[in-house]
Amino acid sequence: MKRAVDQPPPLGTTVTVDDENAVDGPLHDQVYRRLRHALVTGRIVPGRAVTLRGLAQSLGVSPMPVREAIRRVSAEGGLEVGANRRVWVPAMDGERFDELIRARILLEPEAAVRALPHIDRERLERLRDIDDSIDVALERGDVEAYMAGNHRFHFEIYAANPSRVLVPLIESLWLQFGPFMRSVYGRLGTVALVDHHVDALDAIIAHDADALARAIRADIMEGMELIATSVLTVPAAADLPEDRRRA
Amino acid sequence: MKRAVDQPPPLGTTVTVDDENAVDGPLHDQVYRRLRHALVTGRIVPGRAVTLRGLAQSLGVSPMPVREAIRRVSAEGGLEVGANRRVWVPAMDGERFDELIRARILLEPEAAVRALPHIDRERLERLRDIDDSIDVALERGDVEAYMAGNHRFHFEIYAANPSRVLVPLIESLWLQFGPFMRSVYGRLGTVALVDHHVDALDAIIAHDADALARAIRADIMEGMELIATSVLTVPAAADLPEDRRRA
DNA sequence: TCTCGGGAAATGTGATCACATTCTGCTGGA
DNA sequence: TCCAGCAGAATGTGATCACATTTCCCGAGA
Repeated sequence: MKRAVDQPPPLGTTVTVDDENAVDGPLHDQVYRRLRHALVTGRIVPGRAVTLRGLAQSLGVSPMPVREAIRRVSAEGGLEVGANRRVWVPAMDGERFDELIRARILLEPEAAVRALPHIDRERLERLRDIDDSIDVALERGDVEAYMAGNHRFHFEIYAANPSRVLVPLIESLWLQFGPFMRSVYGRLGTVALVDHHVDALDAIIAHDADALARAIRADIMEGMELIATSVLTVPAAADLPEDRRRA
Repeated sequence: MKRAVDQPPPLGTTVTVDDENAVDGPLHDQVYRRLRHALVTGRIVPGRAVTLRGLAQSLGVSPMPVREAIRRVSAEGGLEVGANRRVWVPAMDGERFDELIRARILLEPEAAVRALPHIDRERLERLRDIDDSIDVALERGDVEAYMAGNHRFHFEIYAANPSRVLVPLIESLWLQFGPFMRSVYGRLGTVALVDHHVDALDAIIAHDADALARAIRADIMEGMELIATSVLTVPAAADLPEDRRRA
């Protein structure tokens, strides 16, 4: 096995995206949610090919709803369709990572500040519960549970704002980050991860918009530095095979 | 006819989204591009319902590729699917407008600055041509041509950066703005529109990143003030019928 | 050991059909 | 004049099939 790291496995390999929740609504919606959750928690590695029939069989549904779910996720940047119309999880490179981080820093503090007045007591309680579950995940070294909790924490804040403008944009960014972050955590383990959400919680309780923006920003910067100090060599995007170009 | 402004017409009314270019690639891709162009140039009014079979018939294709195109556009925020799974062009309200403008101001100057080093002589020439066509459109009072040119101008800049992170985010914002701006221009005419792209062109020629960011920002702010000073009363989102809630 | 074909398998695309749900418009009654 | 109710039309969803293209796999040849 001489395959390089993060090189895609042979096509047609089954991809498991099982997810307990999300069992109502149209089938394509359920497939969409399960696929998205699998990406956000990094259950699918970058470069992995996703096929219609393969994913359909792995989920026990017909190819039809999978088609719509894949189209939807790829429109959000979570999957990439090639010139040969084949779909895979996009690979990460330095430039893309930098822009993703920049977009997160621009959008997420803004979204948090705009959501702040909408955060009521119950939501704050849920945020505390999520934060606790993150601590548990970190103690147990459960990377996947940590990533799921981290995602839920951030969007439990942003989604307090009923407007659906900033949230979908930020969701798109997380969708693109998930698989890569997982591969990073996989090399580092959870020991390097720290829970920085207490500052955000304090700012919410104090109704301090500036402090909340700073806490969110610090949380993002921290994750970025974790990458910078650990994975100095990011795979170059130049040496992709011809058929892996974007459509 | 007692229907209020921007109220959706009866379902099933055909929507024309003809577009000259874009005739290669998969059918669902062509439908996607034509649908998107129709939205960006404001050819479809907010509140207008979009049906599978209706759009398919109006484009002369089967409902299948339309289904994927609609799913893709709605994932980008250009269409909204209701709890009854029906699709329409989202209506605008004050909060949404504010967040869209804010996101544009955060993302577009950044995208322009990152694209600046990639703008070569040929692209600059294309930008000049586009700017000329905008002037022609303004003189002729052709709103649709103005909107198409304005879109092409901005993305001819942003897309110089080969990375596909910021551009899709900004595309999503324009997709949501298009129908609303058209209805605004429809009331004002093109006399209120000014071409502010010369500052951007000068900044590009001078390789001045700060000046470019300022020019883009000013262009966005200008459009916003045009709305603020003209359409003070934006339709309230509260009085939407039950079935028009987001899914 | 490596390279080049060639047949088989797998892929995405599009069309068509069936079905449950929802909307529309008319009719009846008060 | 208004409103409830019903029948018919229209809608989105999902399944299945056919087809062109691409990819994979294995063996022949150097």
